[in-house]
Order: sequence, then C-alpha cells, then structure tokens
Amino acid sequence: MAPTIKEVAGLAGVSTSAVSRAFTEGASVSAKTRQKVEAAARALGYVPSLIARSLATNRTKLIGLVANNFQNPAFLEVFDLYTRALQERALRPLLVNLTDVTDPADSLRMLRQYCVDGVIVATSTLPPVFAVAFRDAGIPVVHTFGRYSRRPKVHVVGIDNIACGKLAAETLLAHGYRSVAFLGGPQFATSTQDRATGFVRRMQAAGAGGVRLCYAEAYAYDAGRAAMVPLLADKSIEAVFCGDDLICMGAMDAARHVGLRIPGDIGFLGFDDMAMASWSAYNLSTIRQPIKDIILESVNLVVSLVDDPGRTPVSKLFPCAVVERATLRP
Amino acid sequence: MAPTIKEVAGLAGVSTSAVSRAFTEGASVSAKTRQKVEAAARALGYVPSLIARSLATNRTKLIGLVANNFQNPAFLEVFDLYTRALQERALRPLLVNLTDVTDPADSLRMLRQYCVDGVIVATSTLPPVFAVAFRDAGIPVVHTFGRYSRRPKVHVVGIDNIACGKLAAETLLAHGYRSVAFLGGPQFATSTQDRATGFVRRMQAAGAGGVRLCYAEAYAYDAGRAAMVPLLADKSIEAVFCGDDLICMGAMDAARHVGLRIPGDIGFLGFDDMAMASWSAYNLSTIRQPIKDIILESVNLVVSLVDDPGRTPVSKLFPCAVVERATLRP
DNA sequence: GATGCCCTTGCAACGGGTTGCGTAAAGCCG
DNA sequence: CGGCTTTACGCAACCCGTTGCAAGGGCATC
Repeated sequence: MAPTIKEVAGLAGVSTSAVSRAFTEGASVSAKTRQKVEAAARALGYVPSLIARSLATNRTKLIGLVANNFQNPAFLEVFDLYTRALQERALRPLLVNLTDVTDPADSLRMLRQYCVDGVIVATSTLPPVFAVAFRDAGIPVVHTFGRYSRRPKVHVVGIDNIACGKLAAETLLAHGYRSVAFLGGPQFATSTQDRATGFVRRMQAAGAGGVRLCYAEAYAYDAGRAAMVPLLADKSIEAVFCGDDLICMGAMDAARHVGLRIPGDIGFLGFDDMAMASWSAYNLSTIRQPIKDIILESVNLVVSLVDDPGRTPVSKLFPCAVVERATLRP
Repeated sequence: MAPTIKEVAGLAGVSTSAVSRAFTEGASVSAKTRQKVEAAARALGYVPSLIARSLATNRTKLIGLVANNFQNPAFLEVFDLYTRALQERALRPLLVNLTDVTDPADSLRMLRQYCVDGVIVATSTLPPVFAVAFRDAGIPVVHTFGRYSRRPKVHVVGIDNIACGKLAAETLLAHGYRSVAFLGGPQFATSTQDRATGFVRRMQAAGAGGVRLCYAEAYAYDAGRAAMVPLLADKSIEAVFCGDDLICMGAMDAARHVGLRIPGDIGFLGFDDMAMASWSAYNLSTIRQPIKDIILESVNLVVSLVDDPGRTPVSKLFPCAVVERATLRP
C-alpha cells in the first residue's frame, strides 16, 4: 500500500539504513545520498511511518490530553492552546474525554496501550489519584489546574486558588461590600475548595459579616443559575463571588430574572476571564487566569520530563489579576 | 521497561502466539490457556502495545480529527460528541488544529505519518481540497459540515444549507418581516454561501424587498458585532438572519448598544442552537442543527469506510428545525 | 606514493506484536 | 479401541523502521 523504506532504498540504489539516516536529523549522510533518497521518496510519495519508528525508538510523540470538561467554553481555548503548542513541537495530542468516567484504571490502560510519551491531566475537578496513577505507571505526567502543595506527588501547573480567593475578597472589600456570598463550583473540586478557603479567611480577617457559602453542581451556566435561586432569598447579600465566569453568568441571569439590577442591587465577581466575560450582555468584573502561560508551561514541562522523568515534582503557579468591568459598584 | 508479550509467555509457560491469541477477540485459545495468560499478565501488569500491534495489523485505531474552529463554543460540543463516539468504539481521536494553516500538504503528511485509519474533516470554512487530499492519499475521509452535492468527491455529512436558508426566509416571512438582511459568516465558507443563496431565493420568490447581504469575518462574536454596525444605519431593516448564533449574539449586542429593542425594533434569527442560545440574556430564536445525529453518522461512516474504502462517496444530510424563542416578534 | 584519519555506508539484529502453516492433542463416533 | 475430525498451540516469517559495528572510500599530509 503505502511505500516503505525498502522501496525508496531500491529506487535510490542505496541501503535502507541510508534512507533512514536521510530522514533523521543530524545523522551521518553525504549530500549526494540525501539528494538521491529525497528524489526517490518524492517520486514514490514516501512518508516515514511513525508507528514503525516508535517501535524502534520507544518514542511515539503522542501526548495524552486528559480532560473531563467538555461543557465549559473556557476549555475550548485550553484545547486550542494545547494543540497548537504541541503541534509546534511536532507532538500530537491524544484526547481522552473523562466525562462520566470515574475509574483511573481505564484511562491509564488505554494511554499505556498507545505508549504515549507523556500525559497532561487538565482539570481541577478530578481527584489527584488520576494524575498519580500515571506517575505510578512510569509515565511522565503534568497536572494542569491541579492543587498546589509544597511537596506535590506529580508536577502541578496552575494558580494559587487560596490566594485568588483572598484577592476576590480584597476586591469586594475595596468596593465597599461587607455582606457577601461565595457561589462555588462543585464542592469536590479542589479549585472551589481552595478559593472558598482563601475568600472566607480574608473576609473574616477584615471583620466582615459571615460569608454565605453555596455550590453549583458543575462549572456550568445552568448549575450557576439554579444555585443562585436560594441565595436570592437572602436580601442582605450585596455581592457574590462566583466559582467561574460561566456560573457567574447563570447567577446574573437568575438575579435579573427577579428584577435585580447589576451592580445597583447586587454585585458579581467572576473567575477566569473567558472571552464571553467581555460581552456587553454581561460585561463581567472577574479574576483573570493566565491560561496561556499555564498551558505553555505545562507543555514545556511535559516535554522536558520525557527526557528526564526522574525529576522531583514541583508546583508551578502563575499570578492572577482582577479585571474590572461593570458588575461591581464603583 | 514495560513488560512484553515474551515475559508473559515465559511466566505463563506458553508461547508468545498463545499470549497474543489470548488477547485477541475470537481467536482459537482454550479456556485453560487463557486463564494462565491472564494471570501472568495481571501479575506483570502487562498491557499489549498498540504500536507493535499496529505495525503488524496495519490498523492504528487512530482517527484524525481535523478542525480549524477553536474559537466557537459550538465546537466544544462537537469535540465532546466526537471523542465520546470514538471512545465507545475503542478508537482515539488525533486532533489536528488547522487554525491559520492553509496548506493541506502539511496536515496530510502528518496524518500519514501517524498512519491514521481514517480522517474526519469537521469544518465548513475549509476549502474542499483538504478533504479531497486525504482521499487522494487513500485515507478514508468524511467531511462533516461539508457542502452538499449530488456526486461529492468525498463522503459528506451535514445539512442542506440552501434548504436552511429557505427555512430561515419562511420563518421571517411567517413573522411578517419583509425588509430583511443576511449577516453571514465569512464569505468564503460554503455554509454561508449556501445559506445566503437559499435565503435570498426564497425572499425574492415571496416578492419581498431586496435582501441586504453582509458578512462577518469569522463565525465569532466580535466579528458579528462589528459587521452589524454598518447595517444599523439602514433603518428599513426589520430583521436579520445571522450566519450562526455567535454572530447573532454579537449583532444583538451591537443593536442594543445603540438603544434598539429586540424584538420590538429589530428581529434576529440565529443558526445552530448552541447551548448559549437559550441563555436568558439572549433567548435566541434560531435554527437547530442536529449536531448529535450528524456526528454519530460521521463516526459510523468513517468506521465503516475503514473496512470498505472503495464505496462511492455520498452526501448524508439531516433536517434542521426552527426553535422559536424571543428574538422575533410574534 | 604511502600512511593515517575521518566520513559514509551497508549489514544485521532488534523493537513487540500477529498470523499462516503444520502438527500434536483432544474429542467424537461407530 | 481405532480412525476421523476438530481444536489448540508452537514455529518462524513478517510488519517498518533504527542503530551499533565494521569495513570501505576519499582526502590530506608528509
């Protein structure tokens, strides 16, 4: 079917080794041989098989990209950045959709079958055991958006969610809000847990009234909207810090639905700064996550781990910043 | 490193062939042998290497998923459906991001290197030559969201955009609109061209006034918003049919920005029925594309093509339906 | 012109499975 | 229990590249 190295070798009148070397960067080949090989390859439409090469070199140039959030538009940007960053390094993402999957063993077995060179687990809503399972199998792994710790079990790239919760509290305080709520993502998500911790701690330190905590079932519009309804009954709440922008938009629409004005009657602070946050229907004040930096660092890290798997895991965190728009009173 | 078939064979006291057959569905193995092999494999943590298997069987179970729209949230649902449908068939999507790429040769070479079993080109904004290039290389290919034709060069799964344009016209006419505009996606996209054709044809047949045509630079919010601005100067326009929901939301925000009320002052009709269309900030009347059916059919088709590549290409179209919400006057 | 060195090249083993073929063992029947 | 069919299993070649090793060839130097 597809032409092989042998046919190229035959046509070019050289050995298969010569052909192999002609296609290998930095191998020892004369210019003349390389030309002959290239001409023959072109004539035959030869493309070296990465499968065969992988078998020989033990490198597949495949990176597993494990995610479980295919509902949140913020993740489209994540996929875009990942695929482009990997492509630029001549690597390919092998997408694993873990929506509704709970057993790490399955995804582990599959990625082992494909002999991926490394794995990126990109989620904050999966237990750490997923990333650790890959590490235990000897596969280089980076947990993007994972939880920070001083001595992590796997490499983590992301943000300091506790500090971000604190930043949110300071932002609301600076705007004069005292009675506030935190409307998080799912309660089992480490990102939500940590943001809540930082947020509550800082509000209490400021001597503000108690912080009302509630949780949406997912990082999703509908979940945010539903979770906002009970909060609306509490008239004392002046502002809501939301687990992410999507939840925030749902919450805002719930508030508007009962006639509240934003930010006149109630303030909102989101998280992520996804593209939609700047749409004029929402014009969301939010906390910006430097997604691009995070992903580039994750890719660089997993690439370097392929050649040097033994490195002790570290947490690499990037700073977040407040983006002021129009959902907090001045 | 990872245990191989040989080690399993050694531990189980059988030949490598026996191990191989024990892991092959429907092969001729006795229950006793299979048990011994499974026990040995479990003890060693053996996982068969798909790389080696691919080399021998000439099947990689990899499906190239070529897309160029990583900005449109509608595509996240597309990725979700694709990855899940492929996973259920024990296949893996190999993602190719063609944003900013113009040469089919590059992506073709790459996918040939990986020996993908088939390719799905999922876009309406790439010229047909991309899909055809794969076909010419002997790789089974399905063009999802491609242009319909009686005798297509490659298998096409999607919708009849001319009929959809017609449906849009009929919807606007039924709501009593006579002076209307079409605000399409990029003018080079076949989806936009065909929707415009059907829309204009039907409006003219109804004897309505001329249809104003204009185009956004991309299927994107910002592009829709920008393209709407010149249209606003034309006070005679009663309703706008948009190239997709995202453009429509941008256009709506542009209209609201100059104080127009929807649907009181101007009506909007979108396309796709993406999740956001139902958000109360927009509550968009739109034309629903049966994405799920389209993708399932695409996957089924590409899977069947792997075993039977010679089939003559066909166009498989799914019907669209109007979803009435609140952006058209009653 | 001879010597020595380096660059280039081919040989052959290897990576980890699959599979056609041949044979031994097992099962079936009378 | 013998003869036949069927099933189970091992051997070895094969899939398509890569790479260590050894040998050949070219060039420069003396």
